[in-house]
Amino acid sequence: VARLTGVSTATVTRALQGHPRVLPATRQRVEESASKLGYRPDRLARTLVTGVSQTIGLVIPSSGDAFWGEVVDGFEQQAVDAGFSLVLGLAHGDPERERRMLELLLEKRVDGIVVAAPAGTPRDLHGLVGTTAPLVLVTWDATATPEELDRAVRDPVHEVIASLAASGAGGAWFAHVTTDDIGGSAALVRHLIELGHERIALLAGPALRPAVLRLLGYRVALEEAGLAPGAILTSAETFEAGVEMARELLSARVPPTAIVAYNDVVAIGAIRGARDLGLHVPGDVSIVGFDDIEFASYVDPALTTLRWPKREMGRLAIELLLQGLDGRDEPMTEALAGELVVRSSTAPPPARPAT
Amino acid sequence: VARLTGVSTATVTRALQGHPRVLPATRQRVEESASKLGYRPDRLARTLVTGVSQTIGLVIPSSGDAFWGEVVDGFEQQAVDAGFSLVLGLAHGDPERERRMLELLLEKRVDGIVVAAPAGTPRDLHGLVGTTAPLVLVTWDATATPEELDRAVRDPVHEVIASLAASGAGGAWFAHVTTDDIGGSAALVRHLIELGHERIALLAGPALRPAVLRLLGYRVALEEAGLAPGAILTSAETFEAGVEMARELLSARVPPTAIVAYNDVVAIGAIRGARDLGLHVPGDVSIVGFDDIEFASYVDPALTTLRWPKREMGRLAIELLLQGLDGRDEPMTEALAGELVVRSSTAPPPARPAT
DNA sequence: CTGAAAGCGCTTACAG
DNA sequence: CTGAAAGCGCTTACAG
Repeated sequence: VARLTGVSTATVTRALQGHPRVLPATRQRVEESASKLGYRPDRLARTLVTGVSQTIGLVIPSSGDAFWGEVVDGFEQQAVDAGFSLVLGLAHGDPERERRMLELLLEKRVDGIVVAAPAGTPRDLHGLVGTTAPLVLVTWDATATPEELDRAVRDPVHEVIASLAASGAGGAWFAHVTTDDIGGSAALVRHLIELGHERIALLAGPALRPAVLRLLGYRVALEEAGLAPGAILTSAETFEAGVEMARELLSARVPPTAIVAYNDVVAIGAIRGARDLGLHVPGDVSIVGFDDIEFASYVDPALTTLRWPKREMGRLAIELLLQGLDGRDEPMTEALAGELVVRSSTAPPPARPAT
Repeated sequence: VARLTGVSTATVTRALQGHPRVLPATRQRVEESASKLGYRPDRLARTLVTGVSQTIGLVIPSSGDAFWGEVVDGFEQQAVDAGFSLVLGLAHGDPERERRMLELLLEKRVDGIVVAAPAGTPRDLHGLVGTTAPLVLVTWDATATPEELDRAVRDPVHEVIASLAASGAGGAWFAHVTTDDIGGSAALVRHLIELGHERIALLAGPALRPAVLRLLGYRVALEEAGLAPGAILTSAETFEAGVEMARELLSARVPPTAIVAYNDVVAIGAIRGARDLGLHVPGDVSIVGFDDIEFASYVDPALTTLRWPKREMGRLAIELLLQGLDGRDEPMTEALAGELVVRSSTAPPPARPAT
């Protein structure tokens, strides 16, 4: 390559890498011929000898998703700033597919891996990646068993929380960034209580860990205020599920005056469900979600929701990964706080109909 | 590595690659020791000698975007099916950043590159990638000059289209997948005409190539029906722009009865703008968009729109790239047709107020 | 069918 | 400051 221009390959390397001990003159010449030849160093060859690829493997559930899309912006930003590339895989919720992706990433010698909302269990992931590369998990959707859900509904809140804390996230093998679901959920419910609501229902979403935590936060806020839990429904986390569950909830003999939906998409569905019944939001019923995806402010009424710092989550995950690459190896979990965003889907409950 | 288990590295390679001439017995032994050692072949080393990395570079404008998010699903699907990985870069509309990403991808020896809605000009991209790797462009947002826009508004439609076709996409150097903007736009307008609309306005979006094409399609359908163009507004492609432009349009002395928005997000903004004015959609004014992003069906009223085959666009782009890798090198452009999706934001125009 | 050897394009001690 | 040499982990003719 550029060797045909005077010196040895070793000198070329040193000149281009900005090694201190090269004569400015020779560096000059090397640079000239390099650009003349349109020389592009082969980073793979470099990786082979240095052992670092400056590449991070990223596996997420899906790319069409409003929530993860924004988190990915954070991943990319931070990775690029640190000089890393991202190789992307979509798991589509399939543990098998996820496993293959991870295997492939490892064979491609990525320096580290971050997986968002893993389909597999932490134990599986750890078994796969082991100590080959630092691994950080962003959000962990562990399946909640019927018993766990049941406990979360019935047992004293503080006990359930204590036992969750004691059992850990199920893996002390890697860094973990999540959201403070308990705190966020409680903030949302407190907002409704301040507005005067007393019958607050919960569309709990799928039987996964975040749903359990949000359920716990809901109970915490209700207990604080001395209120009883309202109806609690579990289901898929889709727009359609929101529509149906809202209809069901609002057709009850004594319907709730407020609904906490599992996320914004479900909440938007719930608004539609309420409308289908001829109800007005927020006049007849207040509805809130979680996430603050872009469209939460575009719907009518604009959604009151709990915003997670999505880009920050992405950034932090990469930062923890880089720390892992620097040798830091105490596992840690960071639970990021959400922010209550009050818009137009919440209002005081309707005045009691005069009996 | 696994050499410590009997044979030579060459044999290991052959055994693991499924080379025909290895004794089943030795293959057996090799596989055993490989799995015992948890051996993972180093694909970088392999790439260094074979020259193929089974990796495709992908650069898109942003990942939080509802439209590109879905297209990426198509990219990934097809790439993984063909055994390729994707390395992802976000350009954020910055030509400089895009250039650096491409440079980096090339240094990482990707086999090919696809760039969606490039920030740089085709000429720049070609200059950068040259013949190093096959390049496919998905959608090309070339800037339209004021003169071009002006021509598209005033000159005979067929002339403008002919001259656009003659000038080509500006680059015959690569494969190119786009949308049939003229046809799609005409289909949308015909739908409105069939409903009985005669005053149809256009929120043309930013002064880019797709906007010009959609404007042309709009004129085509209007001419067919012998109708005159309505108000045409150019602006950013955001929700807020939609709100404002709809207000402006609908506050006119003789407001339009239908609005064709640049895309779904703008259309959703326009619905909001109409509501702000106390107007009912679609009772007082029909509104349509382009894209059919997920939320188009979640808003109220659900949006009538022109759906682009987003996943198919992604799939096709990768397919063309793979053909390029197989030596096929005639450049080509594929314009995918959209599909009219009629939902609830369109209806016949309001009855003429009795004078 | 299998091994020895060379080589992919870089980097890094080790000598000068 | 610079060059010769070895080596990163694989693959691929070339001999047996």
